[in-house]
Amino acid sequence: MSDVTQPKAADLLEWYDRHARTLPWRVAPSDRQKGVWPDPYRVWMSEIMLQQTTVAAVKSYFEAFTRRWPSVGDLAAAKDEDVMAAWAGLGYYARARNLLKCARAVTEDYGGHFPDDHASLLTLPGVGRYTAAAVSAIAFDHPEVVVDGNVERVMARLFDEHQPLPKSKPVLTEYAASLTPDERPGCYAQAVMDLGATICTPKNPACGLCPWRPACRAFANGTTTDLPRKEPKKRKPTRVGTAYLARRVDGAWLLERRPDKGLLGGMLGWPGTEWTETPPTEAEPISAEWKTVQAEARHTFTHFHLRLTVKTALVPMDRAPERGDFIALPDFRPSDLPTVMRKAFDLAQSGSS
DNA sequence: TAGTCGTGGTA
DNA sequence: TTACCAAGACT
Repeated sequence: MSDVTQPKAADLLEWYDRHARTLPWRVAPSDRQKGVWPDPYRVWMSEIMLQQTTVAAVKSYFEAFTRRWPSVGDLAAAKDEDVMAAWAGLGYYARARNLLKCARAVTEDYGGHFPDDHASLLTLPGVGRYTAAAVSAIAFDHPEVVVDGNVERVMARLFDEHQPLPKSKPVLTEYAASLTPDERPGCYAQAVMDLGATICTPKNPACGLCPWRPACRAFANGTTTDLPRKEPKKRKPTRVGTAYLARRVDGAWLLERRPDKGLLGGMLGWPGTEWTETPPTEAEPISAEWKTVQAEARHTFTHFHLRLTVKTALVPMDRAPERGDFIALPDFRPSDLPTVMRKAFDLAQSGSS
């Protein structure tokens, strides 16, 4: 057991002032110290998008959303289907449904101004403990204890905590609380997360560049890459299903809005069978001469693999579907579909040319 | 509490 | 190919 120094928030803030990443939703630390503050709407939007999602994936969506809906009032007035289409491809679609609910709650219950305290933020749809703390700290500079996956990893290593997640979350939160400063808590919150994202990474951490290396017990003990420990994950089962892609002779596509709850809730998709581990019963949405595309669409969700059979048909104008609605070609953009549905579309295009 | 809920990058 | 992982929330 080697000697370590005491970790100080000031050491991390000094590092952050020199190395803070430039991000579309971030106000640079130098500007914050000049009194420039971020728009809480943009901070909230970024935090929702960043839930379980990488910065690289979020950037273009954040730009598109804030350009199209510059204020929370603009977003509150948006049509549900426009927001869902704009979110397509980003995943975890409950976030998009809650994004709208939250924008409307802030507009109607708070006069279009986000509340600044943790308790009020926590009541908003889609805002949990982490996001409430992050918005309160980053947008309003309140000294909240912000604990995300990055902070958990940094704390586990800094204090050489070997109890596996999620059981260790309370003690890791205590460590995080013990370090959270009263000065510049907003910058500090972003600094710990930046440290986790760029230095104290899950694999191959750059300990040589870490401002907290002298204080890091895992580094001193050589256990860095073993931490944080996690409970083993269950293997994903494979499910199978069929998607039916019907094209009318005028070019319109037969699509169906999925129910709000459940997988891909609220999103547009192809009518199809259930997705089950044993082959499901056929569910043709319209009477037609169906042809099976040779290859299948493969996609992996959070808790299962999917092998999707794609069937296509060309149907005449006068035939009514049993499920779904025909969407005219000018109104159909494959980019409005969740990725698995877009994969099925791409396969049909290449497989039936 | 443990399961549900996406996607793309990476080793 | 496979598994892991990313600024979690909800039930």
